Amino acid sequence: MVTLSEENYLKAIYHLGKLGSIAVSTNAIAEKIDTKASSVTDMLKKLADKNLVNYKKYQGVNLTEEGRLTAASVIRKHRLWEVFLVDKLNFSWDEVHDVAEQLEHIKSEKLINELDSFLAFPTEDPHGDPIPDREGNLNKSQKIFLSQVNQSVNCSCVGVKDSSANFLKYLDKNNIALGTDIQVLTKEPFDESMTIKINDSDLAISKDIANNIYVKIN
Amino acid sequence: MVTLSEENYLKAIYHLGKLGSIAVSTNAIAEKIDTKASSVTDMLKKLADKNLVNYKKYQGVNLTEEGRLTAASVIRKHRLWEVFLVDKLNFSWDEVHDVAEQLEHIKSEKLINELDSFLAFPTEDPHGDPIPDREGNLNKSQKIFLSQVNQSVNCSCVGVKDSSANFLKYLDKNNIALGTDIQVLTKEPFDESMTIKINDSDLAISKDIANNIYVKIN
DNA sequence: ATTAAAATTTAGACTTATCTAAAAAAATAT
DNA sequence: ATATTTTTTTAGATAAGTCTAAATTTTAAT
Repeated sequence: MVTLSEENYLKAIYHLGKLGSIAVSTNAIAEKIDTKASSVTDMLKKLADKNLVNYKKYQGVNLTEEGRLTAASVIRKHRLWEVFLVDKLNFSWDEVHDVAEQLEHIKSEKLINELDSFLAFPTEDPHGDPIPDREGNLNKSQKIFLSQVNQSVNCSCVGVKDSSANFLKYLDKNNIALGTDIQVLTKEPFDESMTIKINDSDLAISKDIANNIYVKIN
Repeated sequence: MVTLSEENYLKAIYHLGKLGSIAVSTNAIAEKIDTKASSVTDMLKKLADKNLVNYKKYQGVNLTEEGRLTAASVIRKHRLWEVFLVDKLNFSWDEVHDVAEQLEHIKSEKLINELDSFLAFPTEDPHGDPIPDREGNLNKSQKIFLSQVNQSVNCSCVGVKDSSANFLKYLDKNNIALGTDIQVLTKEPFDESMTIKINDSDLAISKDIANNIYVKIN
C-alpha cells in the first residue's frame, strides 16, 4: 500500500530523474514538491524500506523498477484525468492541473482502464505530454516549440509552456486554442519572428510567442 | 477547510440523523464508520469547534446548517460519481461504492457542476437514492420495495437492499438489472409471493426476493 | 433510591508526515 | 591542503487521527 504522500515523492523523483541519468538529489526533490530537505530524507528512508527507491546516504536516489511502475501509474492517471476534464467537462488546459493532482491518487484498476477506454485510448494529454500505457511504457513526446517549425509546414497546437493569464488571453484573442491548426507562412531569420495562418487569417508573432507554444507536426 | 476524515463523520451523522429527529449518539457513529467511540468523541469536539455540529457532552450531536450543507455536498458528489461510473464506465451497481467513497472527497466546484451537466442532471443515483442539488436540497426518494407494488402495476428496478453476490447472481440469471421494467401480474396474500413479467417472460418470486428489490412506479 | 450495566469521555500512547535547529558529510574555493 | 560553503542527515517537536485502558456520566433494573 503506497500512501498519497509517497506517490507524490515517487512522481517527483520520476520527473527529475528523466532530465539527467544520475541520482536525484534531496534538495531537488524538496524544491519540486515544496517541502524541507529533512522531510525528504525521512521519506526516502521509508521509500527505500518499501523497495521503491535505491537510496544511499548523501548519494541521492533512483527509482527501483517497482518504484518506476508506481510513478508511471500515477502519471498515467493524472494525464488520463486531464484528457477527461478537457474533452468531456469543458475545462481549459490551465484549469486541469489542481484537480488532476487530486484525481491521480484514486485507487481502482477498473476505474482507470475504463476511463482509458471511454476516452478512446488517448496517447497524449492536453499539454501534449505522452500518457504511459498499463505497463508503464511511454512514447516520446512529439511536441516541439512553434519556433522550431519550418516555413510552410502545418502543425497543430498541443500546449503552452508559460500558462500565465496574460498569455492565455493573448491566445484567446487570436483564436489559438488546443488543437488549433497552424501553418507557418514565413520565418524571419533576423529576429526569429514569424507569420502564421490560423483559420484563414494571418498573424505576425514574435520569437517570444513562438517559444511559448507547443505544437505537433501534422 | 474540511478534512477527508471530517467529511466522513459529517456524512455518517447526516445519514444517521435522518432516521430519527433526535441527536445522533457517539456509539452509532462509531459503528457506522467502524471506529472506536473515543475517536468519535475527539472528532466531535473538533467539528463543534468548526461550527459543523452542535455537541453537548453525553448528549449526542446534530449537524448545524453549515454541517448539513457540507454533508449534502459530499453525498451529492458521491451519488453523481456513482451515476458516472455506471452510465459511462460500465460499472455495475455493486462495484461503484468503494470508488465513489474516494471520489466524493475531490475538491472542485467546477468539476462537480460540469459532471452534473455532463450526466444530464440526474436526480437519482444507480441505487435509486436522490441526488442533492447545489443548494443541498433533495427530493424524497420515490423508490419502494417490489413487495409493496400492487397487482398489474408497472414499475422499473432502481436498486437492491441486499447486494450479496448470491442475490446479484440470481437477478442476473433472471434478467433483472438496473432499469429493467417489471409488471406485477399476481400477488398471493397467503405467503406474499408474486408472479411478475420481465421482458415478456413470467417469473415467480418469493416474499424475500420481493423485499430485496427496490422499484420506482412508472 | 440504589445498584448494575451501558454509553461516553478523558488520559496517555502511537503513527504519519511534517517542521526547526544542530550536526555531519561532501563539494568548492583559496 | 585547509578552510569555507553547501548539501544532507539527525534529533527532537508538532498536528491529525487513531487506539487502549481507566474514569465518569447516563440509563436501566431491581
